[in-house]
Amino acid sequence: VRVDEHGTRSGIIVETEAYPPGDPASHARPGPNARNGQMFGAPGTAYVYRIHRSYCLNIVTGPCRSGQAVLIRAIEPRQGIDLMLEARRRATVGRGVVDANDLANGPGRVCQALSVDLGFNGWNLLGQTNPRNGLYLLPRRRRPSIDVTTRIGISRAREAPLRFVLRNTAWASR
DNA sequence: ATGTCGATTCCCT
DNA sequence: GGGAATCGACATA
Repeated sequence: VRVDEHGTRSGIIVETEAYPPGDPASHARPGPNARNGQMFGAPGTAYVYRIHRSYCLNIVTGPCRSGQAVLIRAIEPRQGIDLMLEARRRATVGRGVVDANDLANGPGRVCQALSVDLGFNGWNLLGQTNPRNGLYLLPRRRRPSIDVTTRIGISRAREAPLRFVLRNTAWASR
């Protein structure tokens, strides 16, 4: 859930990738440093990094100092779809039109749609919700069926089955 | 100070 | 399916 002065945007996480301790593909691989420091924080902390023009949002899964996180690769938009479309258009100005079906199907697009940038690096996603400016998680009601595949866009440990996609969702990345 | 690379996206063929 | 965009972190000098 994302709340700011414009309103509330929310969605259901439908696609993730895990970057567990010891994973050669993980940013935590070299140990704590200025870039990946938040990965070694408490579970529920946001780890946000920049890749080319995009940002990617991860959730630390803890425990503290273990250096592991889950990348949010796609969400199914629920609330504030108009705001997401606006934010996506703002983020891609001068580079074509934003397809309403490509709202948040990709880790960079998730951050565009929810206006997540480096300012949320280290944010406590389990903390008190600030009604003016917030980003937080809510629990699922039921455990869904999930398909497991290999991860996308990495060069190391490509064969590891660590990508998780909600079964039959139409909102995952391609 | 300089060079390289990337957990991506978008446009073009 | 290929290449450019674009910038911060990190490694090297």
